[in-house]
Amino acid sequence: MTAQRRVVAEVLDGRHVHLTADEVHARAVAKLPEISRATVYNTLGELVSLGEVLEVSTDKRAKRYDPNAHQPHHHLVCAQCGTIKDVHPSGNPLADLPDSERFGFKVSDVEVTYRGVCPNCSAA
Amino acid sequence: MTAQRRVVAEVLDGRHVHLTADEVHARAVAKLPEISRATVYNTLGELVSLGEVLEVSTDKRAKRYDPNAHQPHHHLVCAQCGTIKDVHPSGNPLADLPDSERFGFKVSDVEVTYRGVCPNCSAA
DNA sequence: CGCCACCATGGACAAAGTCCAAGACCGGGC
DNA sequence: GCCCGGTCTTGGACTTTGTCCATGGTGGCG
Repeated sequence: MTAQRRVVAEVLDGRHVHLTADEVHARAVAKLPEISRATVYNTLGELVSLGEVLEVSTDKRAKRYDPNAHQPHHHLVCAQCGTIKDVHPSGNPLADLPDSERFGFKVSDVEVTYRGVCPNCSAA
Repeated sequence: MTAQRRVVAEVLDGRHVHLTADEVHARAVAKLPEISRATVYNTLGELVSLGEVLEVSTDKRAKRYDPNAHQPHHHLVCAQCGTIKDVHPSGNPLADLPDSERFGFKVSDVEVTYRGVCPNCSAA
């Protein structure tokens, strides 16, 4: 656990938002100016492997990192401003996929993304 | 409707696979060698706006284009080889999102991605 | 004290996509 | 038939996002 990794962990910790790798880097630099992009990417990759952080790809521009890895949840995205909210739908989408639609896959995970327009953007 | 657009539409038409923009470009070039990348991107963008084609982002590397836009469906992705299958779960995930979890959003769409391992990869 | 393994660094590189200025093409009006 | 205006395509430069690699430093251990 080096100084650099601590900083990356601190950036994600607590603030329950969904940062891009670049944003993580920007905030890490604010705390530890000489940290490099490569290190941030390395560390994020390790956190993902450890299951401490989730990679989310709600848009195709950049990966986002979700510190809320320990509770299963899904995402609600504003189509206009890109805001992301965590949501907890009732029901289990995994159960909605009948065997006949599994094509022999071992299905292990589901990712649900709701899209819509947030109050802010629909007001504007 | 120019020659270039016809070619892009032809590439997507019929073959029910999920091509990346680059693959679309490669196949378009085979039919019309002087077509440029910019044109393919433009045309794909228009097809998406028209609702003729869907953008799918199952991995974060590249957008994929799904010609099966007129029938709602979701995707089953192999975590190892990236194969994509269309699936049709029972149930409606939109209905599973209670008002209390909508944060005032106008929710209009849901995208469900199942992840797993395909028979081929799990055999290997 | 010296060595070794690991890690961070920065810069180059790669992939995917966007933007822009210039030219081709097409249809309409004269 | 010819010019005009607009629209589309083109090619290339540029940006963004991410990965790779060689180098150098640091800490622990014998």
